[in-house]
Amino acid sequence: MEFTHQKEFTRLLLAWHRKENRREMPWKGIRDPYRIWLAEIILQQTRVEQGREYYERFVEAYPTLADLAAAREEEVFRLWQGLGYYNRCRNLLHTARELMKSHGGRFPRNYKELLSLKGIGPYTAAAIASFAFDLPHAVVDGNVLRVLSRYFALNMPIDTQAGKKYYTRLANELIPPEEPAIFNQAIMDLGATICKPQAPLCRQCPLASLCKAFQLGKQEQFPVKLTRRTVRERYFHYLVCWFGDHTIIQKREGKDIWRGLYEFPMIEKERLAGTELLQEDTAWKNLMPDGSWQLKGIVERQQQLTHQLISARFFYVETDREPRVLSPQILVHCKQLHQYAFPGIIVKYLRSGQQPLLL
DNA sequence: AAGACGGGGTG
DNA sequence: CACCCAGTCTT
Repeated sequence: MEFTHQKEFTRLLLAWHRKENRREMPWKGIRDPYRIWLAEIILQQTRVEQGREYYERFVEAYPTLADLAAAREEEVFRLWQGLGYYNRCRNLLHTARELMKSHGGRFPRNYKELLSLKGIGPYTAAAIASFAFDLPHAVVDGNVLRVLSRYFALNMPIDTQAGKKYYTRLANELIPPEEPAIFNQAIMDLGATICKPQAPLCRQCPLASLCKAFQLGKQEQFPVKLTRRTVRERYFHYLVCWFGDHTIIQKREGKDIWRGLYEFPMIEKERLAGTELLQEDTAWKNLMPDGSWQLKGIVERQQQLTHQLISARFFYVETDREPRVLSPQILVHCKQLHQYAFPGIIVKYLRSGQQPLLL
């Protein structure tokens, strides 16, 4: 690959990093592979500011890999609650245990083996390899794709297999083998603070004079993308059943959203439904087989996910008779609710005070 | 190659 | 509201 001002890219980037980059983060500059890995998993598709607190809490709760590996899954999920992409959490714990069991409690010191671990893809493997072990692997995240596509005004779409390969190869040509960690850190910081997705600060950019997109006045035209996405609408009906100060919850299983989190017994319909319709549902009948239940209120909420719009109705019902709880449902005291991780829409419902028992 | 997977910030 | 974030896994 040959592009104009290729050498200058790295030189200007590193000069900026040393003189002007003031971005501070708790994990910046550390060499402990465990903490680097932890930070990188937390930061996958997550803004630094959003992930920062979670990182602090995880390091506090689990200072070492062994501590994390020994933790209970419920507890780890509770700590992860609210961060999203919960498979990251499942894989985090899985890999921690895998490393303790089969790798002597240490991270492998090469890219390929890192890549084979669950939850570690090309980005994270390169991040650990470079930051912890000074290996010359370029990270390629959203920042890097944006910075490179703009600086060289590249029309190769970033959201294809070919594009990914193309930008990875380019980044690996630009990275100086003697200081890969510095380069990786610098290019991501530049992308996050100056070469931002919208309204980039080209006036402050140390690379602007050589940036092809800037010269063309087309900064916002890059990076090029191919795919568009559609939003699916879904309608959830939660049965919030109270027996005194106990209620029924269950863990979400299967391949759907929020796997591993807890929720109230739920009925999904094609559209928002009322009690007349829901009473016909098996889930409702199993839970409330007789007339001992009293409907106290209905609350409606929405949650916008990236690819789905969830509309939810919470049916708040009470009973005097001890309910029949069949596995996997469990009966929990209201004061135990905080031990479980719930989707945001349920957390907000519980905190809203529109039903009497709070988290 | 295309979808699925969260929650929150930004313009 | 659309877009995007220190991406990865499944189908």
